[in-house]
Amino acid sequence: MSRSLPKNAGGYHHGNLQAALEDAALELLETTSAAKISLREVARRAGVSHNAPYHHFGDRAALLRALGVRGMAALLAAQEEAVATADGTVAKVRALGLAYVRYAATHPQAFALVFDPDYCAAGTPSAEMAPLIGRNEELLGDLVGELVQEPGYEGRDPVALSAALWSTVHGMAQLITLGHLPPEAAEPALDALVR
Amino acid sequence: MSRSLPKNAGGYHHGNLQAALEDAALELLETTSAAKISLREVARRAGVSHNAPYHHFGDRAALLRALGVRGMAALLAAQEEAVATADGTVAKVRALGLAYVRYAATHPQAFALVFDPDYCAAGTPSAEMAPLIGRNEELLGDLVGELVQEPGYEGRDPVALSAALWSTVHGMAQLITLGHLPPEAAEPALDALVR
DNA sequence: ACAAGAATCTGGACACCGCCCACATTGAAG
DNA sequence: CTTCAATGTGGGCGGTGTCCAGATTCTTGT
Repeated sequence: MSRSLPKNAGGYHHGNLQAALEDAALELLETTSAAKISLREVARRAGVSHNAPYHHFGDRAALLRALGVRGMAALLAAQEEAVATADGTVAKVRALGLAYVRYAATHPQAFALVFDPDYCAAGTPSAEMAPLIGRNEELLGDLVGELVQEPGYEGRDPVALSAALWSTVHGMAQLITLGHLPPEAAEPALDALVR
Repeated sequence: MSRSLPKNAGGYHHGNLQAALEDAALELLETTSAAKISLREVARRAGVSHNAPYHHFGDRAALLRALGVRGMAALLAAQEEAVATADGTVAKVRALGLAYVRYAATHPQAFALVFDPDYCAAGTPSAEMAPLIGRNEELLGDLVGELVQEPGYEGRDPVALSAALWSTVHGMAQLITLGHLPPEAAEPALDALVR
């Protein structure tokens, strides 16, 4: 058996353990909070010994951080898709916000992980996380840049407005996933501010 | 040695272990996230065996939940004090928001615990937590009720407005404690919406 | 005053965890 | 084909949450 591609399974060498571990962990993350995910359980799911993960991730936090990057990428993609689909600046802002909230509601554990300071600190983002955060701020920033030229929004400080919008949307996502606000509250509450 | 009050220390019986454990844990919570606080370490700090806590808290989560209640009470008190101090409805709303954000910035771990679904789920609040949440919603609800009668806010849906305000303030608190927004962003961003 | 029972605290134990070690197996590079 | 780095294995250590049995103390009924 010889293979040039780093694939597969069955032999002593797994071939693609890194991805397999992330997949297994991501599956656990659908039903379990990041804090309760154990490296050993992930290894078991991937069918390897409890020690194999250490050859791909320095420690438990590194694996969770990798999941955080995946989550952030998905969150960003959801926003970009929503913005691309909508027509008009105001509608785009609305769509971006709803996509953000929808992602959080659909993948609450992943969303929580992305913003969990124990793993994904904003102050010291990982090399893969940083550009995603940058693109997200850029996405919102550009949109708000357009918005402040629309009638009704002229002369508003775009920086303050960006911060306010992000805060509102993020808070809404958080409060809804926590159960403090009903999911139906998202749309009217957003409209109450964006108008 | 006989004592009628449930006080003190030295003997086999601690006298007030429940509170002592909460105090010790709260002290740890100033520098450590809830997820990393161990029951055994808390017991050590309180000077009792690793098993003593189980006579006062059913399990680790119960202790953390008690801390969450303390945190929520403090957060509520901060808001009430701020509202009582401010003059005028709009100013009160502003003060409430800033107090919320300030509390989060000052006690980030406690704030995170209050909104950590692993310990303080909004869906099934503890008997002590529920009334605090109720009072907080009432505080904001009453204020918004006044607000929608002020010139410039007439005819706005108070429910949607409450949800939007809470979301904004909560999101801002979260993003600032995470380091995604600079602390100075709070005031202008809030004003950008409340005006 | 005293005996009985409830409340509280202790040490021991078990399973699980993260992480470190030495060693086995494999694929690729010389 | 040999050598070597990458990847996998099992064993072990200290720490943790939780259950158990037993010791100590407080309280309460008589």
